[in-house]
Amino acid sequence: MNEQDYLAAYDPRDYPAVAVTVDVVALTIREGALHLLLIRRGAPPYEGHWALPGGFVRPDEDLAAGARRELAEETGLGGERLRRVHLEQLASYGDPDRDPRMRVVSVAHLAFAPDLPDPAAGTDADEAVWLPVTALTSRQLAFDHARIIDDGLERARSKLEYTPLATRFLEPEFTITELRAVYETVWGHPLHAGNFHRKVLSVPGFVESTGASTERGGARGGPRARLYRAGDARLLHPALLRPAREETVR
Amino acid sequence: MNEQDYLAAYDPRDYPAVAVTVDVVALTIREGALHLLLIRRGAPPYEGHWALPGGFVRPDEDLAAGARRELAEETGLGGERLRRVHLEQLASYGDPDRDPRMRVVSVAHLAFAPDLPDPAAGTDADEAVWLPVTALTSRQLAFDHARIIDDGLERARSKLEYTPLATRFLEPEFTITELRAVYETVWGHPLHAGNFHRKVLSVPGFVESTGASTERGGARGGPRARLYRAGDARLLHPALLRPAREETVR
DNA sequence: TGAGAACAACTCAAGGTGAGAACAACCTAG
DNA sequence: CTAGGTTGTTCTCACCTTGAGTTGTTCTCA
Repeated sequence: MNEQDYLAAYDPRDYPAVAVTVDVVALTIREGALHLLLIRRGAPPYEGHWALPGGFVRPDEDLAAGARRELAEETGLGGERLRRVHLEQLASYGDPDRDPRMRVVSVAHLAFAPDLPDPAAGTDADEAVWLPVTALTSRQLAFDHARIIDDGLERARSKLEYTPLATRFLEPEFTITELRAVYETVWGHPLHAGNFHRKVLSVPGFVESTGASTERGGARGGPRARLYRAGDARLLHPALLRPAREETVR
Repeated sequence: MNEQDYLAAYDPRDYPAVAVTVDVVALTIREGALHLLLIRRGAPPYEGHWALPGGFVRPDEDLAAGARRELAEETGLGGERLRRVHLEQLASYGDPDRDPRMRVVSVAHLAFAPDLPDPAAGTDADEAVWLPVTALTSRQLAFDHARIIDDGLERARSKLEYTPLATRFLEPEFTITELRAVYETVWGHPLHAGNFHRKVLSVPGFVESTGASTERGGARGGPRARLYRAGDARLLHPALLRPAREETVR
């Protein structure tokens, strides 16, 4: 039987129910470490575990809108600041037993945000917090969220290579050093400052100069850094490749 | 309200129904052109239009299994040949009005197959055929399938850059020239034969020599080509970048 | 048997990258 | 106020990869 036959004979009331949710892997950088927005579950299953923010898709919204709404609800964010958050679809997860209660297909999304105020606990009874990704073991996470987070992190690392999305972790104006710190944090190892500088300025459309400089030098000295804003490129050509991982044969 | 509240209060019978389907963008190369597996719809909506093979996810199967089942049903393929087809998740499509009948969230998949026999029209009443991708206008396609196909093609082009998946369009043993033809077909422009040869052999784990050669030279002459099989790399380092696209500013 | 085609190897110039050094602007400690 | 350390930015240089073209050999077809 194929789609059209199914649909022709379909009655929602007697078909096995499938729920569709959107979950969000929201990343930000705080104090030099990559953080992740998580919610502590207050009810079974997985009571007391951490879970990704998410919920049902509503009848009138598309998947991206649902994800943005969930993000807004959990961060208390709105308006211009919410609009500056990068949001993209990550992947869908639909193992039959990923949720013990019923069949749930989750469409996971990935978000990059600049450093945000702590989630307002006002709207929701949830405890929503930004946690360093290194502080998590998969045992503390609900459902298959550990796997979703792993996929999100790998996607984030890879996106920094060939898109200018690293700028989405920063304020609209930033220095090259701040941009380098984003790469170092997400990739997890230091980069050569001089080469990074040369590369960023040589890729067309990655950043554009504002003409201005920072008010002060660095906290421990050094000259004032020039300020840049994101350019109009959507893809980096040539890409900024991360150093070759160790050659593990699988 | 969040996920756990929703689920706690959830009764499948009174929640607005959402259907989850899997669709497959299956690509192969025939006669030097990229072909796509499509089904002609025999009933409204979009009667007479072309649609991707797909259907409902069954209660006991995960998303990838559903996609593979749909592919098997439409191609009449099974066993070893089916196992050699590369299948990966592409993206999910869930605009509220993408299907006029009801809310349908489709989890699209992408498949790379070697040249296969024509779909057996036996199992199904459908007319399932391989069509050249260039022969299609979006007007002839049902639902949002034109967009799904576009996304699939772009994903395929990009996957050839940094994975060895081009080999999945070929038989287990192939020549470098056949491999180059895959790249030229998917990317849509000719490559420098000498440089391609050098590059493929220099990337570790891309191909490995079988020691054998073809029985005959090319159809119009030339020496016998050496035969290779896919290596064990899952990622190409360094990648095989496609020539820079024209620098269009968006 | 000769012409044309295709595989495989080579050469060479141009450009990108990794590593290190130079230098000036700036902060803090004393 | 100054010395010493820190940081942003620019250079240099060796190395590697790439694009483009050439050469030599093997093969099919007419």
